Amino acid sequence: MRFSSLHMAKFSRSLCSSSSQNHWSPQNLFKQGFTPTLQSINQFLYFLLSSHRFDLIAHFVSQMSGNRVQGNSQTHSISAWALLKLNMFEEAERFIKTHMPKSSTFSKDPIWDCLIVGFSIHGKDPDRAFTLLQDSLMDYGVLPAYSTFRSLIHSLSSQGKITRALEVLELMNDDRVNYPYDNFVCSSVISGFCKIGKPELAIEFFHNSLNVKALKPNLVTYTALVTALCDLGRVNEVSELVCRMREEGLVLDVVFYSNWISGCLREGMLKDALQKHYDMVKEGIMSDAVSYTILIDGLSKQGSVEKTVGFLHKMVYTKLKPGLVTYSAIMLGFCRKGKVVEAFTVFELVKNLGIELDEFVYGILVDGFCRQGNFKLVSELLDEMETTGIRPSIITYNTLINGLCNAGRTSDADELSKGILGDIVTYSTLLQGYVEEDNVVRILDTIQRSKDAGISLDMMMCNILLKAHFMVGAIDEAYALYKGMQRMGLVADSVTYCTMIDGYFKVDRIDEALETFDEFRKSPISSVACYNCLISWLCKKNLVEMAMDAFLELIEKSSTLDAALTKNGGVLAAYELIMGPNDNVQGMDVVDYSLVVDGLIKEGHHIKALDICDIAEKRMNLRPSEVTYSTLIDNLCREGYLVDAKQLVDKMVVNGYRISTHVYNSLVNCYCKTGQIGEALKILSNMDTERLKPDEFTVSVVINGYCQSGNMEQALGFFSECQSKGTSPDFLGYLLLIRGLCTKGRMEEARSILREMLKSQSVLQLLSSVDNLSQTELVDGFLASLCDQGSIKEAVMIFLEAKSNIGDSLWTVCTDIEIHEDNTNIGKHSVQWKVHRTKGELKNVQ
DNA sequence: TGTACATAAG
Repeated sequence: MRFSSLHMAKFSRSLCSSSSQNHWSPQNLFKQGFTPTLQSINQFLYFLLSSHRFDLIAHFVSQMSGNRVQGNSQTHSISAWALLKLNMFEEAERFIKTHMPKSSTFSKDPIWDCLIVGFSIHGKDPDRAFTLLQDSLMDYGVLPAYSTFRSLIHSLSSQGKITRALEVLELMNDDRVNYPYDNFVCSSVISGFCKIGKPELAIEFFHNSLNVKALKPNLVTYTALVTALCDLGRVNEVSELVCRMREEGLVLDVVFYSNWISGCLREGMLKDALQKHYDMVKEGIMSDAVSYTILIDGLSKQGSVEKTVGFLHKMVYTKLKPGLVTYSAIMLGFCRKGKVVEAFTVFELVKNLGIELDEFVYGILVDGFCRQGNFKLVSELLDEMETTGIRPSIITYNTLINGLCNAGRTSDADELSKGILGDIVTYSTLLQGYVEEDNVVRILDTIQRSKDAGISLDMMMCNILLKAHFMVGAIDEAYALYKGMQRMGLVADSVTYCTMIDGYFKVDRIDEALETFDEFRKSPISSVACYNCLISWLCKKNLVEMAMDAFLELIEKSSTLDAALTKNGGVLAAYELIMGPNDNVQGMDVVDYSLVVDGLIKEGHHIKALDICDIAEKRMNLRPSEVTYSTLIDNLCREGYLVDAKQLVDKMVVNGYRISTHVYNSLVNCYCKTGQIGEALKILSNMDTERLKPDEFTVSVVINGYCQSGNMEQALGFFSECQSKGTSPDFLGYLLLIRGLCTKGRMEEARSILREMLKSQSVLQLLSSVDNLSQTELVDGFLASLCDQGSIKEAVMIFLEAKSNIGDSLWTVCTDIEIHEDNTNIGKHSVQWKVHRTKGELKNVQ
């Protein structure tokens, strides 16, 4: 008999609703007098296939074979498809291999494509997929589709299985296959190389693609290339690349920019990163959640978590959802600043949002609480992980081990490590812990343990081992390891050299130390730390002349001495040298002195900086530059050394320098802050006689002085006096005045000052450039000092009234203000603010 | 269609 389609539909309906599947098993069909032909069975199976009842097909087919009903190739094909659709890849493979004929003629068969892609993507087993690809080509005469090759290369690359991916490429190149090579493949492989930490190979691969395969790279390939460049710290080369891309007519997108920005951030180039972000926005490219997360992560790591919350607001405002990664980055930022309570608040917020947690989040908190020595909470977190079913990996264990070591509990960490399978980080951390503790026995023990565990050394481990060897007095072993590094393909870095030099000096083997230093000089590594290590030891050993030589060489070598001096105590070494008993510092000129002075100022050694100025003048008759003087005066004022600052101003006059407004401002500011407005006004009249006009800053600090002492009348008077002379306060000056009026309840006047402010060119410029994020630091500075002075809710309220002409920029400012005020209440506030913002009910914000 | 974001050790 033949199934009519009506019959079929009825039959099928009963299948779906029937309580017992046995009604339609072949057994029952036979019992009920059905003797379906193979053709009708196939038709039925095909019907099931097209109505997506794959489970029924599988069941039916197994019943068929149970009843010895043989299918034909069509039956098999349908069965195989059903298994594939059910993601039963193993079964599908077996089925296909037993039922499909082998052949040597090349033809296409989508079922193989589906199987291969199934394993490589859904089954997450691209290795198996690769084997199948080979089988299909070699044994079954099936040529999988181009897209199958590509998707296999992609999943192999994304798992870092580059060798395999390249094998697939080879196959694509095979005469019988001869598929083209394109950007899809190229970008995947480049990113694969980066994933396994071989960006240099990624770049080589890229150039090969261009030269050998004549590939014309597109945006995605270039984006992958940028990752490789940034991984190598070569972010500076990206601009040039971008020029080339633009010449080729390519238009950048958010992913490209994100990559670039991420590279800048990793190199510590915060300003550049923010500038790129601004450029991107200006080009009309919308930020997405990932690009914001990259910025947030970068800011967090630079120690500016507070600013990240501004970006969070911005994300929410632009309807982007911060994800777990975003919040993790913020938590990390708080933890790094020791603000674990804030980090924990964010953690709770994430939980409340119903976001599923992962090991990362816990790892960050574990690290944070370890650093606080709060191991009770750490253990609670670990318990929580267990109950949530998140298994700690070696990374979390290492975090904990590191935490214990840093807390001086290395032996506890050691115990913990014995219960897990340690990796290279585990052992280097433990070793480092024992080195810190000077524990020779345990150092030797740990070295042995890591050897037994078959840990192969990397550079970090070597550096720690070197230190450990020196510590236990195994100098020759240290030397042997140092020499052996090259054989292991490990290149000594600055830490290696410092460790060797330091170690040799400690045991008084000065010749060897100098020899190592010589090797360092011949190496391509430039490290100020090594110089400083040597210099400070030479000083300690009373080899001052040699130290001076080294110091002069350092100055000569460093293109930017000031960068050189500010790191690793170099500036203090310079100070000691200059102030030392010998006066053989002829090599230094006025620029060098200024750099040392600036370095000392930057590190907060103001009095030492003064010393250097003095000695330079006395010994060499060298005078600091005007900039050096000004900076020093400014910093002395900031630190409250008003007398020294004034003396220095006098000295400037004696030395024939004209005193600039900037220098006067430093003094005025200092007087105002310490409540000596009378003195400040004297400076003002001084300025007047010298025909120096007060600037925005001058006006602002004087207003601040009056406000602080509650003298609103005089503040207002001074304000209008300056206004009439054509000088307005700056942004902060206005805000301080407004705030002062608000706290006195003089809202009407506050509002009129606000209206004045919104007419001020410089304020408008500042506000409109808030989106230009390199400016936010400036605004942040204002806001931070504002908030230092107490509640500013009133100012914020008035601000919000003025929404119309500033728009989004204002929004950013306001949220920033809020953040500065209270950054622990992120969740609660942001929701409130958002609601008011969207309803346009800005006036009602409480 | 591929490309971008988070935890540990010197």
